[in-house]
Amino acid sequence: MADERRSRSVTRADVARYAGVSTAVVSYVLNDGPKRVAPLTKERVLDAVRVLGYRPNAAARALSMGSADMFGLLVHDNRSPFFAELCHALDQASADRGRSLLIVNSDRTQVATSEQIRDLVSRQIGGLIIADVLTAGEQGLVESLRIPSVVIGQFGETEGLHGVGVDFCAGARVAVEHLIGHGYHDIAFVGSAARYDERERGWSEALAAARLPLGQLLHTPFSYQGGYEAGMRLVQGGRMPRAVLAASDQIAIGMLTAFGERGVRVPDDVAIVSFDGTVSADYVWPRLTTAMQPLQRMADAAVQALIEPTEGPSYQEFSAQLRLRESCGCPPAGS
Amino acid sequence: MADERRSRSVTRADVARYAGVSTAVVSYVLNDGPKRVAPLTKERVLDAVRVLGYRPNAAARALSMGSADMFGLLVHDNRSPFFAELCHALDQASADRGRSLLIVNSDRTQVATSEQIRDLVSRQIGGLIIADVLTAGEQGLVESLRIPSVVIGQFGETEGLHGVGVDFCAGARVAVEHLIGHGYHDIAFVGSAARYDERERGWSEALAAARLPLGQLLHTPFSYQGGYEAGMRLVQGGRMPRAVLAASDQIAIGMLTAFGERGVRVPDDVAIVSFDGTVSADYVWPRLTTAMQPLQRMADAAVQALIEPTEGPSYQEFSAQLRLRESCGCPPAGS
DNA sequence: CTGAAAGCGCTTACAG
DNA sequence: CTGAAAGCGCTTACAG
Repeated sequence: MADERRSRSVTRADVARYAGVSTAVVSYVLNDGPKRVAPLTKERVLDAVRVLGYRPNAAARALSMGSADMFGLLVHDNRSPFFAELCHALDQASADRGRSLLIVNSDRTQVATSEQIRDLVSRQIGGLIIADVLTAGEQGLVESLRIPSVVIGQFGETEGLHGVGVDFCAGARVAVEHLIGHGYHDIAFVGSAARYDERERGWSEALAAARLPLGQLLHTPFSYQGGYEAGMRLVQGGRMPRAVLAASDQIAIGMLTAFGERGVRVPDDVAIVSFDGTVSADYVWPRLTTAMQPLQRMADAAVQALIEPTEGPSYQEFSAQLRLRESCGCPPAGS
Repeated sequence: MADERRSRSVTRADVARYAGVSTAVVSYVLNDGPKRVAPLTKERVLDAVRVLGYRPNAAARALSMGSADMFGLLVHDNRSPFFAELCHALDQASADRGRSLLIVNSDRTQVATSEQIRDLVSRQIGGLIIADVLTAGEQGLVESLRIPSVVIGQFGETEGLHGVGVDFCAGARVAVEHLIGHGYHDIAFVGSAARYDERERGWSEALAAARLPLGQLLHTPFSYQGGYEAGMRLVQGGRMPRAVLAASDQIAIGMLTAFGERGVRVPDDVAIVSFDGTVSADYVWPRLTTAMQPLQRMADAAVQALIEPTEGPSYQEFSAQLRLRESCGCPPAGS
């Protein structure tokens, strides 16, 4: 088998010759259309493909079709746990549909994101997955490119673009209600300054519904360091809340580090619930109670949206599910 | 600007027409060769490119050249912290050289890794980056494909393939020597069962050199869960070592979770040093002392190896650097 | 149901 | 220094 591809690689012409048909027929068989092929001819072609170890040249196909079987994935930083898991789920979902993923981190300061988008498009991607916050200009660019695209894992609906996300508000509300159920009344929120982060609203709504006063509100970057600093601010401020809703597992883990360093005990001194449901939330001590995002289902929906684009922009919302562990004060369960 | 690409996209022919030259000249200018172009003509072409907002079609180029400006990255699971960081570094390194990264996770049980490799090759990748353990068959396949390839971040040299890695043995030795310096004599090793993991050898060599008895040896998977289980085995075995060298940050973090759950204090009851130097090692409590792998330099070297392949297979080894933090018993420093 | 042929947008030897 | 043209390996109207 390896012998055939040793020299020049096998092309459609070789297959056609071997099967005694034209290259068009080979295409019809391989693409299952657009023309029908007689069953016996089809068998001959398939045999030839097998014997010669033929693989279509994706570049030739992309040139001819005007689109490659690849998706571009724009992500701010694939290292943060949530986005790492999202990338994995998207790779899985794409591969399930025969597409490959071209991954691009947008946190490279040397290159403008719009340049990265244009580069992706010049590679003839069949769709763009945006797991990142876009500026208005970048968003306009994407729209003008008229390429199937979808925003995933961001704060909510992005006007003018397809989107897949979770109901942050409801997820946060359930999380805060759970904390209230534990008997905590002084509940803080630690999240980003983005005014469209619905988790903040869910937090305040839950408190209002329970006729509790609004707790402290801390804005900090979505990173371990952001969480660490918020934790330190809480400790040093002297006014420690009884519980905290963290907008991401990563923030919560950073807070845990700060609390550990300062001897603040979780959940005894302060309880924590976070958001995302990444694996890393399950491997800290205490384990984090967290609102899980159904990543694989979201990824599947995003890929589906690229493959079968609907007319206008749509937004698909999933709901987060609270996973109870020790950080909120719940008793240890089987992990 | 957006107007031009609204209908049919701009091609080389449009640029040539606008600049009043042949398409060949446009190519010569854009590719800086293989022929020289008069400075003034060059300016005209560049102007046309600018005005028309022209972007070369990468698929056409790939078809013509027989190779796309893309690398395939085969990784077992991009979610684990070390490999997530490696992916990021490789994306950076590839983009610096004008290449994109096609990422493929090999942990999909439905698809054979060899199929994934063939798929990558059919997409005309210009090189294959392997951040994964290959079976003999898969390795043979890669060699027979005669495509530039490099193995990165694995246990050591892979016969027959280019490689980039770190000196695990020396790194582990330094780590264990540090633990010995703290006065610990009963030092365990927790790592994989792979008999070619040199970290295990470094551990035993350091102990032997200090005339200390070999500590406990625990084999466990490279995952949070693997670390957790090893930690539990240690706690339940009743024979707790005074210190542990963990083969990865991820294993160490899993152990920390187990120790936290069972009330074992780190570093007071047991000290820990781990390997990798991922960001996550800096956001646990206590922070992990860890042997850092110079990921960005390794990634750059790997990409370089693909772009300018040397004759026979080569192996480039970097050295890990011990980063001192609290888990080994060192005093807190500025993070 | 099948084939001959044009076309996708590049690159590059070849001839001026 | 520049141009006309063949070729890369596919897809798919078009004609039988």
